[in-house]
This record gives sequence, structure tokens and C-alpha cells, in this order.
Amino acid sequence: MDSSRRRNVSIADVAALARVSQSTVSRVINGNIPVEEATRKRVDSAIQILSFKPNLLAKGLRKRSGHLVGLVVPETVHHTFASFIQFIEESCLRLGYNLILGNHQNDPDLEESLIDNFVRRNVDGIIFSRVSDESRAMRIISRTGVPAVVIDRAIEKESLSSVVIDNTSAGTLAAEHLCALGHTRIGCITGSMKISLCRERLSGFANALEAKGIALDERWVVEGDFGFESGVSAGRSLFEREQGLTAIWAQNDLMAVGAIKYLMSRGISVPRDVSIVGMDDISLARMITPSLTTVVQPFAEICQKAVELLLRQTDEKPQRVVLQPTIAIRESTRTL
Amino acid sequence: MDSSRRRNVSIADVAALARVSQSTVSRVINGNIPVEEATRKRVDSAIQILSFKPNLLAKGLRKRSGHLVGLVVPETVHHTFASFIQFIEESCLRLGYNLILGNHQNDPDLEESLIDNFVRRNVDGIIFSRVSDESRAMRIISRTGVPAVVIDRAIEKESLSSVVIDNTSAGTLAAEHLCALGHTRIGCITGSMKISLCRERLSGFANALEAKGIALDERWVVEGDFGFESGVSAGRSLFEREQGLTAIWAQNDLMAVGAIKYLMSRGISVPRDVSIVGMDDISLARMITPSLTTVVQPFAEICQKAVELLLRQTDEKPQRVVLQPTIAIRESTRTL
DNA sequence: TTGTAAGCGTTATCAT
DNA sequence: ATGATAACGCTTACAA
Repeated sequence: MDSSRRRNVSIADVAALARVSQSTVSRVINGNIPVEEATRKRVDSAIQILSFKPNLLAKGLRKRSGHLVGLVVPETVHHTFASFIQFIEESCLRLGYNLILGNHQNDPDLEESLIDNFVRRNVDGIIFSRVSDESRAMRIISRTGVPAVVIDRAIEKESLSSVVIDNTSAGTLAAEHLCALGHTRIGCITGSMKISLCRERLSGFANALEAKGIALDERWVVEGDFGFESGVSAGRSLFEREQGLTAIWAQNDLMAVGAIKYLMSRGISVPRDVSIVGMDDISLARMITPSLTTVVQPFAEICQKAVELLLRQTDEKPQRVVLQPTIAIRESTRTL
Repeated sequence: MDSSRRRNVSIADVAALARVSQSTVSRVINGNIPVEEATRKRVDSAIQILSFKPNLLAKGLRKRSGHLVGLVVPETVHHTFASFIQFIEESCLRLGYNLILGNHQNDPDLEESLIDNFVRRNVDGIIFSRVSDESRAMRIISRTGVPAVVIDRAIEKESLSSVVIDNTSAGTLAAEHLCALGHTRIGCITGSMKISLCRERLSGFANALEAKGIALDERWVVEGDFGFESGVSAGRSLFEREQGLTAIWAQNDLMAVGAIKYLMSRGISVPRDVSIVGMDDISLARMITPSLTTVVQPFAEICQKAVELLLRQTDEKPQRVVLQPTIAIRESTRTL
């Protein structure tokens, strides 16, 4: 079967077979403009017979809307991003949009070219999870006027819509859980302090502890980079010299798991000797032993909200949606 | 800045500014047809001035090629699929193609509509990792004549190109490693035996053991479904009654981790009491304690090959590329 | 080397 | 309610 350069069956073929004009076929397909029952039937059956599927490039070109949502992430292997991709694709599909995906590897040039490509495909909007070069991305976005939403990490400038979680509240949740278990010597492994959400998490954590009369000694706070390895090193720097810590909150699960890895390598037992709380609730959290108590991000809602925001975005001013985290208590924490 | 329905700057604008015809502009952009140095300069500067970016829908419509690769996966949260997405996107981008992504959730209807959508976007090819309904997918593919490649799991019919690993050899690798450590009472947790690759892995494993004079008792083989939970149950059914097993190969890492989870909950130590080998080498493998000895799949090469195969595919007959796995030895196995 | 014009497959405007 | 026809923004014969 020679299949290489077959001409697509087009609206014209349908029109010919149904003995109507192309416009009528279009009307039948889109169903917004009235068309007589009899002709509709003829058209419908012609469509069936030819198994006609309207070409989306032509439609997108004409309507200046590709029925396409672009998603930009730094990479896809991290569970967090994989979740975003999953849920965003689902939400898009539900609304009849397809997802076009790009990872910049924290390379601003790559990111720029991705955005460019998306725009050139008449995407109806772009969702960013992490931006490698804020100002540059902003510039392109505002130049082209494509709707955009940032998730997970808020942008400094208020010019873009975003869906984030209440990071202060995340810190509070972790702190209150550990306090309730009777811990008083509590440490924290943060993400990069350049990132505002990490600072927010930390201050929520510190304030909640303080409210219980517990001080967060600054030697007990160590900065990581959200990666597994940085969790290992952070664990080392917290426990190499004995400081009497009995509990740690890591600002994401990967670092929590890294810290656990270090502790176990030292023969320190979790949770008998030290309680660990993570954040994100990636699937890994249930798989390790001990399973990880963690502050859970509502990934599904974040994504759904983001897509809604993106596609409903008439020229209104940018919105910011804030969702609340919860906490899942598992085996890695216990009463002192 | 009113940005909502601005007309895109088009090739016509460039032509006007450079005082040439559209075709000349097109020639300059695509660079295949000779054009005089002077005019090229005028056109180039006009392009700069207007910061013209050719619209990809128009181009794709005209050329009957969206410069787009479709990727169909069952879901994106599993590390395996996340890896595929990552590497395939990279490979595509390197060749100037964008990636459009869809997850069918093992729902054949959804899968069909995804494929349809992709075709309607004039994709240059579709890569499948797992197919939810083989025959149906096949039908659509061959009806539309779009190039397609299956990765990770070979299709029964030889009508499609595929990139797979040598699963027999994977089994051999696992078996030989465990034999070398002196184990003789060795079990296996397989994926679904309906899947041919699982049967291949098992026979490779069994044959290699046999070659060393070791029998694989059929009570020591239990079937899982590649999920974490099934690894837990498989662990249970292998160790609930004492059978004296000292080593296990799980056909993927998730099940291996599940088995470890079960063993630890029973107070059985890995690797002191039981050695465990996984397969895939997902990032999790290095993160758990003990880190997991595992048969590693060359994800990056698989994806690169798949994209190459897909895009180089002239109307030749379907090809099958087989890649070799290796083994990474870590903490979860030790000499008996 | 360059320009003209047709075509890719839709939708939208304007008649009828 | 339906049909012609001009866009949408590009490539590609065919001419010049």
C-alpha cells in the first residue's frame, strides 16, 4: 500500500460527495451555525464514508489558535515535573487541547527557542514550571502576547498569572507536626535561598516553631539545591558533629531521602534516632523504608487550575491562585 | 500594550520592507536555492528589523509536515516513561522537531483519539512506548501511513519498526551476577507473563542459571505487574513460607524496591540475608538504602535510535534495532 | 537570480 | 439556509 504522500481527504472532498459547499460542511462540523436537517445528514454520512478528519494545522492557521498548550520544564525525569506533565496533559485533553512539551536544561537560549517555537505554532498559551531566565522569558511572552501561567514557583514580577501553594503554610505544617511529637532540637534542609519559595517555607517553619517556644538555631539550617545528593551532604553537615538534633524537615522529598541515606550509612536510625519530614509526596515517599512523612503538594489541582487560568484568560490582569498543602504522616517520624 | 489579536508579522511584511518578492524571502530563509548576496543582506536585515519568525502551522500545512514528533505513553509519572519523554524530546529538538505528547491511560479510545490528533497535525512520525490496543493502533497507523516506531516493548506484528533491548541478555546478566556471588537458591519476580519481553527475560535468566547447573524452581518464580505494590506482594509470597531463597531478580526496579520494602518490614536484611537485583536503573535505585544492583537499560540510546529511525524512515521495510543492557553492581547484592 | 501565482485545508465575510 | 470567495502564512512550479 503506497502510503507516503497520499493527499489528505479534505473538506472539499466531503463537500463534493455531499453535493454542498465547503462552508456548509464547515458549519456542520462546527455546529454553531444552523443548517438544515437533511443536508446535515448528507454531510455527516459523507464525513463517515470518507472518514474525514479536519486538518488541525489549517484550522489553527486560519483561527490563529493551534488548539495547543505549550509546557516548558527544565527536565522531565524528576518526579515533580513528570507529575506536572501528566496532570497538565490530562487537563488539556479534557478541554480538547493537545500538549506540546519542551525541556530547557536551565539553558536560557534553549528556553527562548522553545518559547519561540511554541509561539510560531500558534499555541493558545504556555505554562512554565521553573523559568531559567525570568526577564528574558518575560520579554518574549509580553512581546508576543501569548497567555502564560507559571506554576510551582512564583515569578517576581506580578505581570504573569501563577498557581502556587502556600509555602509559609507548608513550613507551618512541618513544624507543628514535629512539635506535636515532642521534638525541640529541629533542623531544616532548605532549597536554594535565592528562591523565594524556599525562604517562605523556612520562615513559615521558623515562625511556627517560635510560636511553640522553640528556637531554630541557624547552625541547624543548611542549604541544599533540591537534589538527592545535596540532601546527602546536608545530612552530613548536620550530623557529622554531634549537635543533638532529633528531627529534620527537608524542603523536598529528594533531599529528605538523601538525608535518610546519609543517616543510615552512619548507622543512625530513622525514625528511632531522628525523625524526618519531606515535602512534595513523590511516589518514592511510600516506597522507601521507612516510608516518608511529608508535606504534600496538590499537584493535580495545581495543574488543573493552571490550565483553566491559561485558557480562560481573557485580557484581564494576571491572577494568582494559592493552594493549600497538607501533610501525610508515615513512618519516618515518631514521638521523641 | 494591546497584545491580544495583533496580526503576526508575515513573510509578506518582510518582502515589502526588503523590496523583494515573498519567494525570495522564502529562499533566503530556507537557504537551499541560490540568491544574490546583496538581496540576501536586505532580506536578512528586514527579518531582523521585524524580528520575523516564520509561522510553523503555515509551513507545516504547505509542506505536509508539521516538523513535529508525537509521543504516546500510558502515563508520565513512572520513571521509565519520564526518561523516554526526556530523551526523545532532546533528540527531536536536536533535529529541529518539537514534541507533542499524549498519555492514554491504557484506554484504547483515548489512545486512538491521540493518534488521530497527531495525524491531523501532520506529525512526521509517532513513537509509541507501550500500546494499549495493538491491532487498533496498527490499523490507524497503516491507514494514515505515518511513520511509527515502538520502543521498549516490541510489537507482535513485524509491520512496525522498533527499538528494544535484548531481554534474554538482561536475564543472563542478572543470573550470572548472582551465580558469581555463589547463590544457588534464586527466585524471580516477573512482569506480566502475557508480555513477551517478560517471558524473554525469564528464559534468559533460567537458561543462564541452568548453564551453571542451577535449577529455577517454579515455586520461586512469581508474577507481578511491574508496579511497586506487586513487588511487595511478590516478596510476601516468596518469603512468607520459608523456602531458603538467598537471592531474587525482579524484572524491574519498582518491583525490586517493593520486594525490599517487604523484606525489611519482616526484618529480613538486604543484602545480608537476601540479595536483590532489579532492572531499569531508575534514579530511585541509587537513592534507597541499600542502593540497588540492577540491569541497566540504555534509555538515552533507545530514544535517540528511535527518533533517528523514525525520521530517516523512507518507505523502506520496518527495522528492528536491538540494544544491549549492562549491569550496575551496588549494595543490594553480596556474596553468599 | 528573481517574480507571479497556485495551492496546502480550513474559517469567515458577504451575498443570495 | 446555503454558496462564493477571500483570507490565514507559507512553499513551489513556472515564467521571465
